[in-house]
Amino acid sequence: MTEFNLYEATGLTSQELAEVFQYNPRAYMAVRGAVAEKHLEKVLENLMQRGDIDDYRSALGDMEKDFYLQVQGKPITLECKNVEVIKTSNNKSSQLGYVEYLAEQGHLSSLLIENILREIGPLKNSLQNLSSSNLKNFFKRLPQKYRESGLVKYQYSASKVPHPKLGQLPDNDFINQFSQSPMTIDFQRTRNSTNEDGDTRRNRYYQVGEIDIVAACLFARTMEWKFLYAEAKNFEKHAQYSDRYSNRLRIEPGFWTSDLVELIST
DNA sequence: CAGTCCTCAGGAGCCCGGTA
DNA sequence: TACCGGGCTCCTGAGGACTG
Repeated sequence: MTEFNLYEATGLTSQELAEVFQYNPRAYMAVRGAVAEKHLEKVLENLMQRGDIDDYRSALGDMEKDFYLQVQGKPITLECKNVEVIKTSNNKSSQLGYVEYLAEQGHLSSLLIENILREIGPLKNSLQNLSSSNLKNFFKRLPQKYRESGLVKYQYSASKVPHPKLGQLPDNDFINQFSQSPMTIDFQRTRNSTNEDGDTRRNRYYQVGEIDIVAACLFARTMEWKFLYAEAKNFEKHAQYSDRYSNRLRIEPGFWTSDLVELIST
């Protein structure tokens, strides 16, 4: 392995790089996908050392799955996905809960809150009394690092989970902790390819059979780089395209497990 | 009718490689 | 060689459907 020096690569100190990620959520987001894959690779390396898998390799190029495993002569494809950030803007109580958390943690001063309240119209006595459209306006005026996905939202999410450490509870009980706001995965490619004759929309969805196992990285909801695994054959199919999986993937008690070995050895 | 839930389409920022 | 389509990552926002 060649030495890769962060300072050489970026000309920034680790503190300065931290600032880049803090104030540029999109840059952090792009990195996080690769970081999750690295953590998954460490899991696989460990399993190989223990002899639970014979071999693995990561993707070599576009359109490849993230990892290819060999288990007792059987090839298995493994796709790594980050779970989505908690929804903080889908209803009033979730918005309020998040804003209150920001205030409690000292991210938003009461002065800042008052100023935003003043900006969005006639002064209301409190956040709680805002209509949902005014609350939406309030959100739009928050600094980007709070409004968008990032460490603060992940911390908020983890703070709402009584037992955020995977393994402390049976997997189904662990998953049930999120029943108020289930963990989800955006299970689709990012863009359509346009060179398809006819329906180009379909290309965005994963084809049934192209992935054996999905590893869901929980970091965005628990602050841990840990994974839940499931066999893709259990996933819902797309309503319109029977040869594709639905892009809405929800982690619910049932076929998700923290034990990858159990999945691949069956 | 306000509030909620959910899906769809596409964006930001990164990169590579085929083609004009 | 420059351009641009499209690959990757995850996320947002609009808007339709539903609910109380």
